[in-house]
Amino acid sequence: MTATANARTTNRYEPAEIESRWQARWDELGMHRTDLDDGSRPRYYVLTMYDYPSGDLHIGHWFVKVPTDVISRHRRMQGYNVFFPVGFDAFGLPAENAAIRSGVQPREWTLRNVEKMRRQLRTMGATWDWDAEVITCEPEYYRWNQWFFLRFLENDLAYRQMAPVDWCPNDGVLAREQVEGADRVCWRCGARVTKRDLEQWFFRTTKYADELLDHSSIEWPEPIVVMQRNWIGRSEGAEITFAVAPDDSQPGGDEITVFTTRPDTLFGATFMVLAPEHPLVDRLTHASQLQAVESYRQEARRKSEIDRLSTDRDKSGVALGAHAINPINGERIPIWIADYVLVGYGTGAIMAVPAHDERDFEFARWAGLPVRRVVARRGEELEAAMSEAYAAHSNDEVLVNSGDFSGYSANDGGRRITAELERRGLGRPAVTYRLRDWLISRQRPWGTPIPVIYCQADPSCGIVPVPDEELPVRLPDTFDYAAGGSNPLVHDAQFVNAPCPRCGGAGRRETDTMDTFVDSSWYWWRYLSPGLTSAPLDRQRADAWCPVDQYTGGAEHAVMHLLYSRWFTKALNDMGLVSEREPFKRLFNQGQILGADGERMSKSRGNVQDPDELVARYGADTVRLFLMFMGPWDQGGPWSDTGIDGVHRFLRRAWTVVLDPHGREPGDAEGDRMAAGVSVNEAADDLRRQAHRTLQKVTEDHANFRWNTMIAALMELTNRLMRLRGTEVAQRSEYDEAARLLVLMLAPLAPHIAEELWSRRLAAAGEEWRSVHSEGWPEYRPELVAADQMELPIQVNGRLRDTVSVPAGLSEIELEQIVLSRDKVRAYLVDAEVARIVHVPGRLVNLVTRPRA
RNA sequence: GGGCGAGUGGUGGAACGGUAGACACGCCAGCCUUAGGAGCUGGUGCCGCGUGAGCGGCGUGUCGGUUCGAAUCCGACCUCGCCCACCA
Repeated sequence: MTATANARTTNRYEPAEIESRWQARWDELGMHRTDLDDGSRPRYYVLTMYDYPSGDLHIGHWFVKVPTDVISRHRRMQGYNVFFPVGFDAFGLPAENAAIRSGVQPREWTLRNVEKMRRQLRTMGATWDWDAEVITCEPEYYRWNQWFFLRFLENDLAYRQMAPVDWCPNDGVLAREQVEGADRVCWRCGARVTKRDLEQWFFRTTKYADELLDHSSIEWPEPIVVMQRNWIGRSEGAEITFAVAPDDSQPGGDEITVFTTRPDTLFGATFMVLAPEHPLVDRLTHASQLQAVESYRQEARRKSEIDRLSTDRDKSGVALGAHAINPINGERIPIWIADYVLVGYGTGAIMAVPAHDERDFEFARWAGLPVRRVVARRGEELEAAMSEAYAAHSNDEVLVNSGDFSGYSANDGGRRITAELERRGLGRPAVTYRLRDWLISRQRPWGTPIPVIYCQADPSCGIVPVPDEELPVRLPDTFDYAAGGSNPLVHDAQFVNAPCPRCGGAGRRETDTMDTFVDSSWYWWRYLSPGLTSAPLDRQRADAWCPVDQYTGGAEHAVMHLLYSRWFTKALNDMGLVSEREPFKRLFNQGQILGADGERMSKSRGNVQDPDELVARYGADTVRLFLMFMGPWDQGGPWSDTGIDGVHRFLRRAWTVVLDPHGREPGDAEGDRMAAGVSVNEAADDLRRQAHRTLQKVTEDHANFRWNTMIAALMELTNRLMRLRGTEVAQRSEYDEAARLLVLMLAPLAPHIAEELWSRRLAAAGEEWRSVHSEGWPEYRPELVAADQMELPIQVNGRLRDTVSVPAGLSEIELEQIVLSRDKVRAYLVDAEVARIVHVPGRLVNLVTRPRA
């Protein structure tokens, strides 16, 4: 059977028939299998964020994937060896929710959905290499999560620590970035989040904080770079050590270190504030304040973040009754605790400078503490009482009330104060980050088991890593959710009981599993060798293909997946496992398609648009094209299928002008006649020019992912061909060339119809079949793009007044003569004279006039 | 409160500082059809004048500025969206 033999069964455009036929044919030929070891062509790795197999693939999925497929197809035509894999992010909560609701085990539910999504994804006609597929919930995959964990443990990049964590009543422990909004709610279920103390596993993301701030070697959208920068939140300043003064409750001498970005204001520190959870609070609290302090701490502990942050922002706190010594001037200042100081940031303690910090000012006003101004503009009146903190920063500020440092500029004074403290061993320049280490522990069964065993027999064994050769630590086949709690693994004796690898005595397995963002932090390497059993990745292939050339996906992953992946890459690089330090060279964030109601698409809202219906009605090519034609790729917006008919019509017209150039519509009496006054030669020349211009435009738009204008240009070309159909021009080679280029340009966008049109053209010409998708991308001829005649707009004082057709390449003087001889122009020169003529070559002429003297 | 982005016809959207509204949807008219949710051709920013070819005015959230010329650059403001939010 040849493809062409049964291609000519009909002359009508029937997408369903064409699409299934060509998809089968491409599969049969293995056209999208990438030879990863082929080094004869330049390589190009195209990656789109893999999906969670929720089972409800919607039009939003297509909105990312279709253009990514177009990129892959276009690169192939350009001669690249393209790798475009697909996989599933298969661990995670929805599977557990389904299990609890319906009794279907997470694994079964997930794999069933994977199967369904594979089917749906195949209708798109994308060039995925399904041989490279990765499913993260399979032991062959998560085994390597465990392997990486053990390497991190060896390299001090993983550690266990008691930590206050965000706790969701439904989902257990959450990462900081999984807590959303001012209400502090769970990103998954929307429940209010509270704090709890638990022993947790962390990855040391902060080790690479500085390098993660450097995006100079990658081309990422600026908003993502900014978000990551803010998330990492580097602040420069100083650490300053205050000594505690002795009193009748304690001997003094304890040191309290604070972090400040404003060491210049040290003379203005009139009190100190510790976070309620600060470890020194117990030791320092004066006997008379014990009760007040204890009740404040309990209250702060009980209060959820929402109460602390948004209900009322009024300051609250309690004095410890102890005092500290300001290291710069020996002054005794009171020590307070207050919940506006966070235990997790900086040192969990601050020096309060109410005159120059809004929060401190508010607190001082509430507590009746003194405010002392130490920074002022040169010559500014200082006596007036302050009504708000003066936190501004400008160049003409000087220190005041600051002893020997008075008179120095704020910046210079700050440096001098820090230097003086450093000399005395009481301070030093310091940098602090908002970024915290990555909390990976999850109290859930449907994730990668953390491969450690707690030895019960011999306390000296402690936490024992599972040896590499015992990996993977497998999940049980079924979970018993009836056992209670969020994590059935805890009650699964077969899973939990394991001998200590060190002493052989009784031991308990860790029952926490890893955050699913661990899975997604390295999956692109696995695609290159999904079946490899000796290592997580094939180093040679990774070196050949990575970093990923083009990554596409949603901006919602700006500070999670996209940051963790960068961290993983740097960590693996330092451990000698990969050669690159950044995972994704170029990133593009497409916009998000919302439901017709303007809300995020979700099953529960009932606003999910299923692509299957549209594909059944219009065909995949129309749906592909429509998604790209709607608007700029980075924009998104509420879903509406208004306009899809126009795109479908376009494909039908393309079909007609390519396959039936000499036909004509019965309703068009003039159809076979040329427009008045245009010769066949001129029309043919114009057509050729337009075809090459379109090719130029389309080629440029590919470089910028500007699908909508690309398609508009193809529509214009098609409309032109339609007008010339049935005329003498349709018999000319120019028409044939334009039609041929149209099919080639259509190929990446609407692959099925392009393949069909191509095969019919080849058959008609008696040529042997070859796929349009293995043709080279055509190149436009610059000499054919230039016009020899142009419509020149004429402006008078910047307003359009006339246009005139002129030969291209006239000199300014020649143009001037033509312009000034125009009747319409002369009408404007009755009461005015020309002051100046602005020539914009190839664009327009603008006459600037002034009233006649 | 802070950061980022966006405001253009009835609709989706075009427009290196240079003819605003490409290309579509929708609508109107004509044609072709037994029929059509099919197809072809033409028209369509708003207002005014003209029988007509056409002519004029107004127009890119608001107000200013820069420029021969601004949807585009700058400043202030309004509205919407996203991100962050007591981060010292």
